[in-house]
Amino acid sequence: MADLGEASLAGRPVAQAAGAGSPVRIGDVARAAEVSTATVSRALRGLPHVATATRQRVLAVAAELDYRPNLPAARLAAGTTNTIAVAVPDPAAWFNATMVGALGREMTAAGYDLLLSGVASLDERQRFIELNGVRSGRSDAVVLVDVALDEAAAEAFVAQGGRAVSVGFRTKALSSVTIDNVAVGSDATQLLLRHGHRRIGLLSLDSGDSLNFSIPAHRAQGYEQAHAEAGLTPDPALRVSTSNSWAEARRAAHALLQSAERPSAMFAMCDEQAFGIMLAARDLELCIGEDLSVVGVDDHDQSRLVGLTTVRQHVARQGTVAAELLLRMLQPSVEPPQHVQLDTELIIRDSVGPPSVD
Amino acid sequence: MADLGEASLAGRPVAQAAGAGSPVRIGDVARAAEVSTATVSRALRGLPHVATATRQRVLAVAAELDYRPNLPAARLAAGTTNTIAVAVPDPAAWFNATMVGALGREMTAAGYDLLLSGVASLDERQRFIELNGVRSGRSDAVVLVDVALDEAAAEAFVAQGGRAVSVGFRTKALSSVTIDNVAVGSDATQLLLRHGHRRIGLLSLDSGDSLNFSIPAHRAQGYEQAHAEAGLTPDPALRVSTSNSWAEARRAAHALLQSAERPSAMFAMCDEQAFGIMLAARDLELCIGEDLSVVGVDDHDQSRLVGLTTVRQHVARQGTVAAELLLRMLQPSVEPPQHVQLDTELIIRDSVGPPSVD
DNA sequence: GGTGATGCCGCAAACGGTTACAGACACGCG
DNA sequence: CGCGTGTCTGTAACCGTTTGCGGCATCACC
Repeated sequence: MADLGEASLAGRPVAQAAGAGSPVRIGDVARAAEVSTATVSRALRGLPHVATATRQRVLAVAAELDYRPNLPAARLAAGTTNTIAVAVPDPAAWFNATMVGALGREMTAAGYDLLLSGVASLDERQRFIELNGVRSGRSDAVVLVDVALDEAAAEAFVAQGGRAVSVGFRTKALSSVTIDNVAVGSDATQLLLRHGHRRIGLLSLDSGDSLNFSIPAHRAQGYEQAHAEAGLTPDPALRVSTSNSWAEARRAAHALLQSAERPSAMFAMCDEQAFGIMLAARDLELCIGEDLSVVGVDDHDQSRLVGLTTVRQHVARQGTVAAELLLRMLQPSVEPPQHVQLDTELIIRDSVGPPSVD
Repeated sequence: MADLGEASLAGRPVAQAAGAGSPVRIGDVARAAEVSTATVSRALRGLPHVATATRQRVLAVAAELDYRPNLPAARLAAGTTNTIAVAVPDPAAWFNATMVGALGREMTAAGYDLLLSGVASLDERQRFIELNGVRSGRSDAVVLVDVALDEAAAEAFVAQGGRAVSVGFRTKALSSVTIDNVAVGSDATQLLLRHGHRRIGLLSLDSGDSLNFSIPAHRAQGYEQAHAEAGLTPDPALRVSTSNSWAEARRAAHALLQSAERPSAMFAMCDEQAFGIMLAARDLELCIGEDLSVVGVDDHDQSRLVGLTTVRQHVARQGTVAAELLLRMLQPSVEPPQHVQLDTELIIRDSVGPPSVD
């Protein structure tokens, strides 16, 4: 065999650092190392049942030939993907971006790829689920951030062998990481009530095609609850809702703040909305913390800069926790779904003060 | 054959809407529709050479059986991936998040998946390139945002048949979308000089393991150049650099602003850094726009809120342009690399004024 | 020096699709 | 009526790995 080498050099191209068309396959490595493809496969992946000398040789040859296994093929054969699919309504929104960032860091470290999908409507959600169910062999698991599934859909998904963790909403069948959104709403509202506010506006979130209606609903519930505990009922006229862009929030707040009996304080579903309110207040020359108090949710990177009082949730933490849940879930042993609820924290800054006397 | 059905019913599970273990394969559809797998494949993908009646039947059966093709298998066979891999230093940074968001929207619409990798160090960059070269069959193309390659590496990459577009830096061999960073630095600095500032601090960016050193370097060059045109030489003591987190920028600015001859104005590499400077100024009870002028780069969502003067670059636009370049590049016809340079725009807000007299 | 255990290794069959190629059939035309 | 033409469909060979199973040395041990 070996001495045929020189003779055949003339005939074959012998690959070796060729240009564009040199797909080195496992067979080439096997031939060059004078072993079978099975052995190459085992050697390269560090599996047992390979003599150390052989392994060394294979490794050397593979490096020499600059061999890269073809992933789709490996995945097909092994029936695994080492990929997790992430669905998120708007990848550019602050919460989502930092959440996915943290998740990605963990999962990459664990050897997984992240397949990112923007999922802004129910149709897209449906397509995402279909595309990324286990059945497609496209991903090992799915993480849904703020893309809710109803109980039935979730159960159907896991019944087919799907693995998923949800962030932001909770379903029996899926592992989840959430916060207590009723408490969030109630904490924020109580703070404002304590300061003496009686007309508190609520800037709610209409999450596109209501992908996850529960978050704003729960926070609104906290808002109602805090009022109830104080023996008050909020004026429904003080309630509006927009997307989470500051531009829309600004428009909505602008309108609300010009109304006859304008609120003396506002509670927004997220800091980005709160920023919009602050802009609207500036337009109307209302001084934040005096003429108008504002509290948001998230503790966005920029909230500190603008002195926004907010209910902090640990966003990156939610990403790492989601990653932990995923990794646990990807192990062969089946465990019941885990539900983690992280706590939140009221961060007091300058945007809240007593109502100004008119 | 068919009449064996009843006899074998007892023995086999017969699948059909079973629970977890029902991977419907193309063969099942073929059998049920009484055609070959080849026809099913053609029918499902809308290829020609299928009679309309047959196609209808196949479609119906596939829907009935809830068939989902196995992607890795299809990809292996077809030799394509319909996936593009994105490398980005920090997926959570504002620029990157909105850029990737826009890119993702376009590519998803065109039927591609986005594989996202955080690539923070040179090692990781190397690994990313190796993993996502064409040779791995993992992605059809790669987009590098702020992850620079030198000419040699880029050429090697395309020589192997790799396709890539780069965002933020320009290399001969790769299609790119960039802005004129020298102009950015010069515009910002000129504005400050026009206002009469003579001690202008430069908050530069040390991009981790210098994944893309050229951006801060070019902006600094613009800064120097503007000084030179005004017959001035900037004091090297006024130059510091940090990562793009506002927290670090704040610390650095804090130190600089307490120094003996503090700058009367500062130019930061990005708005996030500028926010940090504004926080530091607030700590020291310096009034922005009076005691200290600040200009950033990006026009971050929150810049308007805090009145930050900045050099706007159209971030989402860069994403869509990158997508266009990608799609063009993915067509069979080979074209030379395209280089798109988008323009920037000075946005004047309140954070810049004349230097205060001490 | 047999014998059983042990450790390496290769053969070949998957994995689940795609697609070149060729066969079958219907149709139109001379 | 025969033959070419065109349309539809099936057969079977791939795509590049992984992996169950069996063979074959080698070694320890009696």
